[in-house]
Amino acid sequence: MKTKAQHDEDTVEQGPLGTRERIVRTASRLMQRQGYEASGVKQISQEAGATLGSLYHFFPGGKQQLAAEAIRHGDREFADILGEMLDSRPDPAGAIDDCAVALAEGLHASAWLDGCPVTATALGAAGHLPDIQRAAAEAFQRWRELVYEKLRGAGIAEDEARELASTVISTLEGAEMAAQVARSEEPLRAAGRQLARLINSYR
Amino acid sequence: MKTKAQHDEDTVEQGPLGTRERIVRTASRLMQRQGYEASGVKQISQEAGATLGSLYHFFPGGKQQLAAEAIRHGDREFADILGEMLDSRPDPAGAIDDCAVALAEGLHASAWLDGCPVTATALGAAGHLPDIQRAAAEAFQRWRELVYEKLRGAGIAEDEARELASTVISTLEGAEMAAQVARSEEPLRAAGRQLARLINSYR
DNA sequence: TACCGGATAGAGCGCTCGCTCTAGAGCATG
DNA sequence: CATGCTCTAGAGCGAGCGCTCTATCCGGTA
Repeated sequence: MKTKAQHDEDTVEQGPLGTRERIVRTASRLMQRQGYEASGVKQISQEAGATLGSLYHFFPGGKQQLAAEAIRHGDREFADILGEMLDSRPDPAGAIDDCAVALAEGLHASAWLDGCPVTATALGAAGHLPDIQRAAAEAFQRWRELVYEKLRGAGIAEDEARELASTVISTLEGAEMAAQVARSEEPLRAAGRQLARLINSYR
Repeated sequence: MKTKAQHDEDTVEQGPLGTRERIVRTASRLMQRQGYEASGVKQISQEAGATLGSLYHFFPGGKQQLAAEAIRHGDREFADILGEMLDSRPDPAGAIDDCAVALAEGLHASAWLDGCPVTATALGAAGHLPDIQRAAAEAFQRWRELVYEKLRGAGIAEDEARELASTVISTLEGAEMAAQVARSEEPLRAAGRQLARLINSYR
């Protein structure tokens, strides 16, 4: 039998994280790539270096609870990146374009596997798993608000900024999906340039 | 035992369509709502009023082949609608806005269940089922070309029209997903207005 | 030392999955 | 009627699903 410390040393990938965190991250990554239905709890626990017992200890709500937490993890992850990119330049148009390029390069680097962590999980479950849908809706809302604040800070009026921020997020999501399916950076790069043009038309 | 004719009379829903066509349409609708993995071949055959034997007779390639044909069906379906809407008005900006509003109303009318028929099927399978991914990529490409021709007809230059058409499709896809998750027409309506503004900025 | 609760471990439950296989129905030919 | 072909019919296969359950390990406390 392994001690806890020995066990942690064996799971090379994710460092000194706790079991619960490893499970959430693994679930998020797997569902991002395969969707909700195709990601089994046994696969998740194995790749996380945990066991089924641990998984159900930390997530008594089962796969559904785990998926909701995985979405919230992806939400925070992308919100951090988006926030950083928006802060790195003063003009919102350039920042959004940078963001699209970064998404394109990241997607390409993952061999077109890692699309939006929320989309793939949420789409298959949107109709009949309310917890998961709610978590996804909250993620989109948070991202919209980040863009909204940036646009407001650049002097765009409330109503226009709200609608524009919503469209920026929708376009990035759609373009990421298009890029993934087409296995090409071009849809995302085009979207970035067009969004920049659209934003600049308000100034 | 039922004769073929008697059997066709019993399947109320889809009229006098052949078995193969009923299976494709049912598969397309189910995968649109539930995704690829969550739609079982038994469920598809039952709801289509067919049997497993019939399904595997017409689709010896199994679920994968069926999914690819379902995507192509959804492709044609949406391409027809898109083509009609683009033809119904001279100005591309207004036509795209109309299209977004129509998508929003259709999505709402289906109780937020019927999103893009291609997206849900393709996303879960994009990584490891090449046939399905290819069919989805071809669908997006066809839709882009429809928009491209409309923009070209309105006098927009080649390079600009290509990038703009790509962004229009990406934005509509992303906004439809956002609307579905948020259970609100607003993301699609906002996207329609912003796309119209973007298109008009080229004239 | 003995004990306790958090965490780990995995065998096994009932069920459904995609798919195969054999049998037969219906219909156009001679 | 006999033959051959397309299509229908559904029982059943092995595998995997989400989840439950009992047994055990471990560090901290008394």
